Amino acid sequence: MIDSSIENVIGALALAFADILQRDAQAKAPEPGPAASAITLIGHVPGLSIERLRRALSLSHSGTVRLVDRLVAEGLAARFSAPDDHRAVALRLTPLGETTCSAILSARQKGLASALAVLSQEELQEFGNLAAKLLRGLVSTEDHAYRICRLCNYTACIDCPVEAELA
Amino acid sequence: MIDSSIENVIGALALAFADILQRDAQAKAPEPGPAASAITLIGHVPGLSIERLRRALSLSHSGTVRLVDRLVAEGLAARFSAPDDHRAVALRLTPLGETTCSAILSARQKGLASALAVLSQEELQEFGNLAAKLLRGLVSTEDHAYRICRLCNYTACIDCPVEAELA
DNA sequence: AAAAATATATGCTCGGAGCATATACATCAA
DNA sequence: TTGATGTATATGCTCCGAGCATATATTTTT
Repeated sequence: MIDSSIENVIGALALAFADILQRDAQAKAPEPGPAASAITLIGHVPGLSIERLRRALSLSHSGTVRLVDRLVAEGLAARFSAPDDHRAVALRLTPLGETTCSAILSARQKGLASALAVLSQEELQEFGNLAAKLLRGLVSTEDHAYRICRLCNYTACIDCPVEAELA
Repeated sequence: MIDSSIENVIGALALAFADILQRDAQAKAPEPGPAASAITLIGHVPGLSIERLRRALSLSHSGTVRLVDRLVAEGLAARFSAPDDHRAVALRLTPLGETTCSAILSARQKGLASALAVLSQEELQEFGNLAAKLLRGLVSTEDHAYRICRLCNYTACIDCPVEAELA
């Protein structure tokens, strides 16, 4: 294959996979948009501040505050004051939020797994290795890492290449 | 790597790539959101109807009509009546639209290429082959194919696996 | 102690997106 | 041919998420 064709194919696949991930994740979230990512991020990093969440979601301040308002109103998340910085608001999931988070992650996993099912075990390993290498090349800052991993299932991620690259 | 880790890595990479594609594409588009995809799709398929565009973008009727209204108002696209079906509106790009389309596609290509630069030529080929196999497994309908290829540079796509799978 | 930087909250407004509906054309059945 | 159903487009209305500007609280720096 010619390089330009390869780029097209990889780009198209990335869009298709991202579509699947977001569709499946949003289906279990209380609203479309960044809510699903917000829930899984708070689940991933309990005590996350609104500002860090904002950077991970690439939203404005006010947009993030309003999103958190809605999550709190729906009983999925709770604010509490951060112990180290009294300006900051720390976020955590409620038990209902944890349930929702699990539902989002398992829906996400299911769709992805079925898309990957056409590969043999060896092909999957090879693809995963190359993907990990690409991912390591992409990570820049810690904020960016949170953004990249915004829909990851952290309990299932052994030897996360993003983490490895940052360390 | 464990399968669940591989899935996380691949999912994260897909999101990261999709972010890059959409960021670069939108930077050259007249507005954020689906406008960039709409422009490249119309460029790809001159005479495309609003209904087909709607399905490729996963929008509502009215949302698509308004989007086209805006593109026409900005001088990027034009409506003309479809020769075969007098209900339908056919779309084409204006010369200005063509210029914008090229800018979107080359910006998209540039960002993607730099993300892929960490791979050797052999790795890139291997990754592309596996991506093509995955892509063929994903394509279902023709509408879906348009959606998947919504940001592709069709002039640079030799032996498109999506096309091959549909045929 | 004052000044600058950082984190959050809120009033205001804008604009994209959907719903409901209207109109035009096509297709199929009788 | 005519009438009924389905499909394609257009538009009034409304909702709601997102950003901007601004206010307040806390931390950090000078």
